[in-house]
Amino acid sequence: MSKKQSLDSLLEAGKCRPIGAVERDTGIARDTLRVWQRRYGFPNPVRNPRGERHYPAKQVRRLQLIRRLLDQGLRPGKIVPLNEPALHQLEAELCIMPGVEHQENVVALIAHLREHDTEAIEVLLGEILAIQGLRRFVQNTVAPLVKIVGESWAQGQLDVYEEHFMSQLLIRLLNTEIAKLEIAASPNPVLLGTLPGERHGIGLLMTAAILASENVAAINLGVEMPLDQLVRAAEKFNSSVLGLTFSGAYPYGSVRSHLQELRARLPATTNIWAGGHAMGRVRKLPTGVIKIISFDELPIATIR
Amino acid sequence: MSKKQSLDSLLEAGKCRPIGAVERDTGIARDTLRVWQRRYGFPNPVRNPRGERHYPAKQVRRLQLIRRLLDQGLRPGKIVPLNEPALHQLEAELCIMPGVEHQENVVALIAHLREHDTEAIEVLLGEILAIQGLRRFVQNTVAPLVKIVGESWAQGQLDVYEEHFMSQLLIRLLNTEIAKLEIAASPNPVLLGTLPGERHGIGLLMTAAILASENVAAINLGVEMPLDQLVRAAEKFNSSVLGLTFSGAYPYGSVRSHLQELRARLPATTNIWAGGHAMGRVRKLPTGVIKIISFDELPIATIR
DNA sequence: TAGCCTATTTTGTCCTAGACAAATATTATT
DNA sequence: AATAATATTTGTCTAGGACAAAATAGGCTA
Repeated sequence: MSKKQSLDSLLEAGKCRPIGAVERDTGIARDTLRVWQRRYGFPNPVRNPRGERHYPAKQVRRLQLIRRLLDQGLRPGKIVPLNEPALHQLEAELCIMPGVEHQENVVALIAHLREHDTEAIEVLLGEILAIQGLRRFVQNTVAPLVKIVGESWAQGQLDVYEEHFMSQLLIRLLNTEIAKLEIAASPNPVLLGTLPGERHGIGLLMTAAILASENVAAINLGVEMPLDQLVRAAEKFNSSVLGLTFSGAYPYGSVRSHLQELRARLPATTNIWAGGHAMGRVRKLPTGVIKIISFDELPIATIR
Repeated sequence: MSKKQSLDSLLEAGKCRPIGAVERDTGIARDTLRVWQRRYGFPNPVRNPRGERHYPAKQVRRLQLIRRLLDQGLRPGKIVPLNEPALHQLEAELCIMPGVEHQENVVALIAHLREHDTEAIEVLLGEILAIQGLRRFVQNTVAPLVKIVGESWAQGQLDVYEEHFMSQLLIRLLNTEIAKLEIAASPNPVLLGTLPGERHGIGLLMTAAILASENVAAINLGVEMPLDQLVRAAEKFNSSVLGLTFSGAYPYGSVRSHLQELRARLPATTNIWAGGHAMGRVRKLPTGVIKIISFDELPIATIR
C-alpha cells in the first residue's frame, strides 16, 4: 500500500509529464531530450509500465532553467550535467544588471506588471508617451523596458506569460501610434523583417515607430521571413532599405554569412541595416551592410 | 560534374525540404509523416545521399491539401492514399464558402495585395470597416480574407512575404480599433492565447476585436504559450474564460489531449473556449470545453 | 591585436521498424 | 433507437547509431 502510494505520488501527485508535453513546456525537442539523457545523464525521467518517459515536475523546472541559460549563450555540454545549485549559481552570476539607473518609469512599469495591473500599465505608458513623444518614448522607455523584461524572464523573475502580456501591450500601443501618423505610401519603402530562427519582432516594431515619427514609410513583414522571400519582397516593393534585427539569442556564426548572402542577392540599390543585440558581437560586415547598435544611428537622412 | 549537377537540380532547383521543415510547414508531425509513408505510400520523398527524406515542393503542397481535408473531418486512411485529382475533387465537393455576397471585397483586397498596392488595401479596408462596423468587419471580411490568403499561399498562388504583409496590416488595423474602444479593465478578463506549435495569432486578435466591440475586456497573450503558463495566467488574472485558437496547421492529434490536460489543471470557474479551423474535425471534447466554429457562437452573454 | 585558415569537439536532427493505447467505426444486443 | 461489445484506425513512443552543421581552440600571417 505504502509502496503503491509512493509510486502514485511519483507518477501522479508529482505531476509527471510525457515527453511530448515536456517538449511543449520547455521548447526542447524530443530528440534533444533523449540525447541529453544519453550523453549527460540528465534529464532522468521515470518510466511508466510501457517504458515511456515521464518527467517529474522538478526536472521540467530544471529543464526550463537550463533553457534560460542556453538562451544567454551557454552551451549544453557545460550546463546540462551540472546539479541544480550550480545552475542557480550560474544564473545569479550571469545576472549582469546594467546600471541601476533604470528610469523610474521602467521600474514602475515592471512593478505594475508584477501586480498584473493592466490599467495602471496602460495609463502610465500613455502618460510617458505624451510627455516624451513617440521617438523618445521608443528609445528611452520601450527599448529599456523590453530589455529588462527579457532579462527578468531569463532570470526566472518574470513568468513567460507576463513577458508575453507586456509584449502584446507594447505591440498594440506602437501599432496604434504608427497608424495615427498616417504616413503616405512611398515608392521606396523601408522593408523590415527577421530571418528564420529569430522570433523577436518587437525590435522591428520599434524601428517602424521611429521611422514613422520621422515620416518615413516602412513595411513590416514580421518575424522569420525566409531569405529568398526577403529578396523578392525588396525587389517587388522596390525598397531602398532592408532592415533586419538579431536578438541576443540568435546563433552567432550565421549572422555574418546570412548578411553576406543577402547582400549578394539583393540589388545594389537596396541598403541593408542590421540591428539588435547580437550585432554587438559581429565585428566586420560585408560592405553595404550598416550595423545599428542604437536607434540614434538609424541613417534616416540618407533615405529621405 | 554532370552527376553533381543533376543531384543539385533535384535537391535544390526542385526545392526539396527536409522533414523538420515539412513538419513546420504542414503541421504534420515527423513521426506521422514517416508512418504515413510506411502505411499509405505517401508522401514518398526523395532521399539525399545520407538517406534523409527530402520532400519535393509538390508533395508538400499535396500534404497541405490533405491537411485541409483532414480539418474538414475526413480520416487519413481515406484520403492520404488518394491521388491528386481525387483530392482536389474531394475539396471541391466539400468546399462550403461562407456568404458569397461579401466576396467582392475580399477579391478586391487580394487583387490589391497581388499588385502590392499598400495604399489601396488600407483605403479599402477602412471603407469596409466604416460600412460594416467592427464586429461584422471581422466576421465577414477579415476572417474570409485570412482564410483565402492562407489557402492561396498553401497553393503557391501567393508568396510568403505577401501573406506576412497582409497579416501585419490586419494586425495593425485590429489593434488600432481595439485601442480606440478603450475597454475598461475587468476583474475577470477573457484570456486569449495559443499553445506551443500554433504560430498563427490572427484568430486571437479577431476574437479580441469582437469581444471589444461587445465591451468585454480581453487579454491577448499571443502565440505559443506553454500550457502551464496559460494555467498560471488564468489563475493570476482570475479569468472567467480561456480562449484558444487552433489553425488548420495545428497537429490535429494533440488538440484533444491538450484540451483535456488544460481542463484538468484549470480551476472549474474558468471556462475554455476552443476555436479555429482545426476544431472542425474534433468531435468530442471534454466537458467544460466549448467548441467555437463560428464567431457567432461566442457565448459572450455568459460572461457579461 | 586582429584576421583567417585548419583541426577538434560539440550538438541537434534524422534514421529504422516495432509496439500499443486512445480514438473512432462497425457490428451485435437489448 | 439506444447501448454494449468488438474491430479497425491512427498518432505517439521506443532504441542507439550516424553524421553534418556549428562552435571552439590552435596555429599562422599581416
